[in-house]
Amino acid sequence: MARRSAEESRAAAQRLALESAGACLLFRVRALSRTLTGIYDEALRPLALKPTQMNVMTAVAARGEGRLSEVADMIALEPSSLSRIVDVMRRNGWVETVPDPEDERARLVRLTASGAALYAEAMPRWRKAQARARELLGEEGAQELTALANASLSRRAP
Amino acid sequence: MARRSAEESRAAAQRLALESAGACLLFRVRALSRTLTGIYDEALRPLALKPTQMNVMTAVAARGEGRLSEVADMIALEPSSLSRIVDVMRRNGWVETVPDPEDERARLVRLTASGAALYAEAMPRWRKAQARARELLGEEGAQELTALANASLSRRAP
DNA sequence: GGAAATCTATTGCATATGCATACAAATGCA
DNA sequence: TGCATTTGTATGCATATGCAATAGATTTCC
Repeated sequence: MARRSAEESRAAAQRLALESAGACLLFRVRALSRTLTGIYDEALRPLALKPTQMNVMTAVAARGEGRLSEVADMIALEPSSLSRIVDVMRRNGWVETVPDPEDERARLVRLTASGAALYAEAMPRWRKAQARARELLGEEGAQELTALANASLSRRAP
Repeated sequence: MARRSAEESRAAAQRLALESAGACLLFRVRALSRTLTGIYDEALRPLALKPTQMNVMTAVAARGEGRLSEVADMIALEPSSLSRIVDVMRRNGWVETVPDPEDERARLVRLTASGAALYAEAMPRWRKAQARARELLGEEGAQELTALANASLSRRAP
């Protein structure tokens, strides 16, 4: 079989690409994620709070005081990712971690007073962003997205 | 007004958090995005090809030869992000960039022969991942997601 | 024709994430 | 009891992204 020229290879790739372009579900969900991230990020920017950090704060605040691994489970994030996100939040003085008296390996994380205050300040902004996102997706779209994510989230733990 | 103790602040934050936990659309779409990313990433891992790179390859392959800014528009990515993604792909020998003869500022990007070959090899794997993703979301869910992302993508350019 | 605005790409800075590894602590089982 | 396994975190390594600022080229508009 003769070696293909670069032009021939590219032409073949182009046929494949045209067939699949725009169909990729991952591409779509990522584009959507970037768009929504921009909406929330813009709303939270005056507080220097990132969307991810807001999500972590919500989980930590709702939990009251919990292990890192518990929080990671709540938000379906890898422990290694959460570990570093919490690092930043700790540097910012928004959360503090203390050793878990029941397990020397574990650390409990909770909001500091300053973190709780920031969270209270962030909520109205989050609500605005949420409203904008809902407007972009449409009421039905928002519900569909929620349902889709639920399916994905509940599929954890075999 | 008396200063709140950290406990009081946390309790207030907890009330706010419980009210909103699980409702955040951004959190949902991100969790979904991470899940799908994992599916495609696993399928492409034997080729050392990342999902994002696959998306870029598809756009570049479909375009044939185009400016970075055109490709960035196609996939709704910031030029600065694309610039670095293309860097990596160039280092890997999958794409090459040449100056645009019609505009000294611009650079044209295209697949190399090696990149086109890799792309051809990646497509069956992509199809498998796509099938798994479709299975996870359900046929309807996949269509809804596509529609949602379309709304987000088409909202570009005022 | 030339200054000002615009466009194209890149880089600095900061986060976000995942996988593989490393380690320490806790648990289970022989 | 003692060792193997599991579990909870943290780190190394690599990529992914966005915003702001920059450099250079082009276009626009006096």
